[in-house]
Amino acid sequence: MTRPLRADALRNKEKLLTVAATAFSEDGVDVPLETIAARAGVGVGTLYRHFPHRNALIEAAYRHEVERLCDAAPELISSCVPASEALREWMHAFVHYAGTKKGMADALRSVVGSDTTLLGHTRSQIVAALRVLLTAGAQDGSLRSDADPEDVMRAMGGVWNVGPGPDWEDQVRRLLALLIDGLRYGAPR
Amino acid sequence: MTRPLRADALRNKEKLLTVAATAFSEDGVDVPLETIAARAGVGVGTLYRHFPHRNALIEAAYRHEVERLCDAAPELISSCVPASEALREWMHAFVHYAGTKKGMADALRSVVGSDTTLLGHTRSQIVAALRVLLTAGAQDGSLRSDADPEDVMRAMGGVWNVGPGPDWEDQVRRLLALLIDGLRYGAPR
DNA sequence: GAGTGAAACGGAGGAACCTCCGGTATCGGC
DNA sequence: GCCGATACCGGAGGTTCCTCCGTTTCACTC
Repeated sequence: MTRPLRADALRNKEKLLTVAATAFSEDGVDVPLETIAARAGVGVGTLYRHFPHRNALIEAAYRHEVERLCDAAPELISSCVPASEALREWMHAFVHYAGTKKGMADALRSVVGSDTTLLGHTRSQIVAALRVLLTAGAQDGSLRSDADPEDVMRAMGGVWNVGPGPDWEDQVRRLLALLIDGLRYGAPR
Repeated sequence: MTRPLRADALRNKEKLLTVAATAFSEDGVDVPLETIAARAGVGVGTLYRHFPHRNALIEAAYRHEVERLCDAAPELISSCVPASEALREWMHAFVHYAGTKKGMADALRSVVGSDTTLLGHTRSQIVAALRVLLTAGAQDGSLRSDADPEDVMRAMGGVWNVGPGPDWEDQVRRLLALLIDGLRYGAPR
């Protein structure tokens, strides 16, 4: 039903992504979208067609990084025991990464919150990674077995809300601990 | 250090609040701030001085409601046992309310996330209500005693992220359940 | 009640957002 | 190689945002 993108459209989309990625890291996420469009040699209209809102663009620009983080989940399971520790480790890496790339947190928030398929790819990757971790936890008994990865993902979303204060890192750690304790509640061990 | 507001400034501020409250509920939270300023017979500059960003205005407009919710916490403790149930009840009311008054969720998100004193009043009220509930829970043994109300508040923030989908209510319930289980983890009973 | 400095006002203006639609390039079929 | 349908492009333009600073008002003193 969705024909492959036309050649010029594809060119433009990739150019936009390249430009956006460098623009975001160099100038912050507040760069006007018009600037990005201009640098990519493209009109704003084109930009907005491919990426309906700012977050869609940010999300797409950082997609690679998110994939990397999600792919790391299986390794963590083998290197950390019990699986609840792997989960903690993974969540922490994830949040930490999002915290450094400021603006990515906003984008991820909208990814997490949306039910649309628009940002579906990244979203489903995150859910998949969580599912792997939760399943491992259920198997080794360190996590309850009735948790829905989608719920966990949304709960993680609360973490983005911590502002960039001084004890940033500690707050995140405590929040994640609370969440993981919730996931341990009623687990076999 | 902060002198009492000058008489005219106070007048304008209250006029703005009145106008904003009705405007938000009648026209939605997307009403241009310029419109609100105009209706209040005031320049935009004045509006922005009193309320640096949209959320500050929304938050202030809904402050009464938040207060009402926070004040209800003590009653809940006496009518619901154990205290963990009172907590669940309170959180649910809170989230539910914010979910209906759309736009309030955004405002509350920023309240929760900010460490500034700008939105300090509402923020500290919420924290206080949570502290009461947590203390009661620690006393009757239904909640762990080492939880920080600030952390809990931030964790609640994750709940705003659920989009307005069909199973909205269920998702919220599950999320809160997860959070509360985290708070019950390691509690005496 | 006139003077004075501090604080608040207002709105013009520049920047960014996002939509809309006439114009144009692309692709598959002939 | 040409053609028509289809999808894409672009940027003008209408909105909204938010800041900046010259002007006005207030509250306090003498």
